[in-house]
Amino acid sequence: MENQIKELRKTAKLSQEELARACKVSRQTINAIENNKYDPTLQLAFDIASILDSTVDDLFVPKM
Amino acid sequence: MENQIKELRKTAKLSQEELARACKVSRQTINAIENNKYDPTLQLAFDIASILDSTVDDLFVPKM
DNA sequence: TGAAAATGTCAAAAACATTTTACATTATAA
DNA sequence: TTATAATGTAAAATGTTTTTGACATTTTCA
Repeated sequence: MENQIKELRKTAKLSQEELARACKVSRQTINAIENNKYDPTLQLAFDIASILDSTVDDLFVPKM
Repeated sequence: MENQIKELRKTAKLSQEELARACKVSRQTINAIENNKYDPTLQLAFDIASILDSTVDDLFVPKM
């Protein structure tokens, strides 16, 4: 599943570390998700969307 | 995390088994998610939302 | 250029999601 | 009432996400 995290994070002028801290996950988790190593849990998806002032449906592009 | 799956599923007149088959997961998975035993993966959340003609953001109510 | 910040990556372990099988309970309808 | 469908639940096994710690590479900027 693709996502727009990197783009929105840069727009928000946050580093991976800052976004991670805001979501209470590790920097490596944010990095892995941005680079499509795996998908976040649903709760984390909501947390990231909220911090980036977006929505889960806008931030993630599911596989059809 | 709460969700509205049971309500929308009934509106769509689907059994847990039918929804499960449409999502390609087991009936127990749908049952567990409806009863808040655990949250679905992000991909499954999108699949359920799509089949129930809804969105992830409408179907799930994240913990704040 | 060179130092510091940011990002990428790996491995092992912990935490969480899903499946399968099986059985119990509840709801529906003939 | 009785059969059937639907739902709830549990344990064990498997697969996926996240953490931590560590180190390498790339980017930024003074």
